[in-house]
Amino acid sequence: MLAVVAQVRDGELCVLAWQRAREPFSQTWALPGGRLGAGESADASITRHLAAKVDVASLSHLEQLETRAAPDRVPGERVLATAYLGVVAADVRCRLPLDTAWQRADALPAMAFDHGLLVGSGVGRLRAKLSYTNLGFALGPEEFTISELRRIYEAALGHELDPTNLQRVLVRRGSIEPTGELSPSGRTGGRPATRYRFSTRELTVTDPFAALRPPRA
Amino acid sequence: MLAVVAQVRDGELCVLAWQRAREPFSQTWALPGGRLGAGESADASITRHLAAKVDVASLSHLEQLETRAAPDRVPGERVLATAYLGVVAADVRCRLPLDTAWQRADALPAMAFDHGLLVGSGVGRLRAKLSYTNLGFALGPEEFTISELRRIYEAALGHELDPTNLQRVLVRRGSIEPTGELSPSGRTGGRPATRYRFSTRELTVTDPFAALRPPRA
DNA sequence: GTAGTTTACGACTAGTGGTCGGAAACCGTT
DNA sequence: AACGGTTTCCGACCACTAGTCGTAAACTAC
Repeated sequence: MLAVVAQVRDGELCVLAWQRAREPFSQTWALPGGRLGAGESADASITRHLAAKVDVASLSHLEQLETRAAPDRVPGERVLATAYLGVVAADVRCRLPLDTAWQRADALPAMAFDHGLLVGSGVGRLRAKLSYTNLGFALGPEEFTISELRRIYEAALGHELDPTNLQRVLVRRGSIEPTGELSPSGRTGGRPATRYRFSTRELTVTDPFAALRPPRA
Repeated sequence: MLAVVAQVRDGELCVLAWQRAREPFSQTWALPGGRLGAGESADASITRHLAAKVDVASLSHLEQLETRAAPDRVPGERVLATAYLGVVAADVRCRLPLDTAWQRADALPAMAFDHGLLVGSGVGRLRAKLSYTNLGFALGPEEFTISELRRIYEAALGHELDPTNLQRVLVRRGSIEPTGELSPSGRTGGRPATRYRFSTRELTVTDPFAALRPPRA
């Protein structure tokens, strides 16, 4: 049981990892996780192991990613790994153990075992779901302005976005809605931004995979 | 290790299953599969177990689906299940063991364990990927007319499709291309249909999740 | 007030999917 | 050979969505 826990921090997409002190892969970085306990479901197990690293209540989303079972993924021993993808909102500051740190997803240090591959598929899943679901609610704070949300999306997706289009697309899909309040303009001046929130914090598919729908009949 | 193997047969989406002779769940239907062998990768294991039921060469696609680990999913024993999704082309007729049969996905018999749930997520994955990838190549024969492909897609998706739109969408995405030959018109008459093939039999994402692309810059 | 900054929003363009109808190409019958 | 019936092909049109740009609005600092 392993987890790729992602958070946008200071405009960078980061992943939670801890530094191994013992062989094998001493000094390299590993994903949080541990063994499945007897009588424990997969979800309960990954939640329990994550609680050792972060406050589990701060996880705004958790879903299963993939299972890796290559015989040699752990030297000398047969270990299956079922990986999860976790997401922490950008405004949460977690207390971390000393051996644990956030690592930039696009500049990973040397990773233990096949954990680098798992980070890759976790980041891929996150980016894909940002595009066709309302998963953004898990990355962003409760309330936000379009500019703030845009910076979070840009960090997570790894490329720039047009604010007009982002706002229009998310509103049209019903993902976000204005709270009715305005954000106080910062010290730099400028028109105050309207504050938005995600309409729901349940994961839903918002892009109906355009092509090949049934005819209206 | 379990597999949801899907095939369109006679205009119906079907799934491979075998009937249990022993308790628990005697007489109910189960997915093909078996235990992971020592020193065996997950892919190798599912391939080996499927070989006992069908000719593995006839599988045109195989991908991992999900892992279920609920403690009570198998009574009296702790068994993890990593499920795969397999696809067999519509024109392949497999030899099956006596206890094994194709079951209609939309009219499943009583299923053992949590296998009914697994079929559900396998069918869901298949339908989603038909819409945004070129996965159709795995369901259809090497060459086909648009009408034939449409019947296969309709059976797999569970709803009707417009032939014009199907042809245009798949051609525009580069998924299919005409072979240059015509299909002899059947005994009913009618204009001969142009034959198509899938341009590639590698799984690729063809719908770029329209929204939130990077600006052209 | 003026300059500077940031956000909001309308307008235009391009691309994609849904739908329809007519033309094309074939069969069988007369 | 001409005709109706059938099937496929394909252009035309509409609707909707996303990408882009320019301008107006609303604020701060001087």
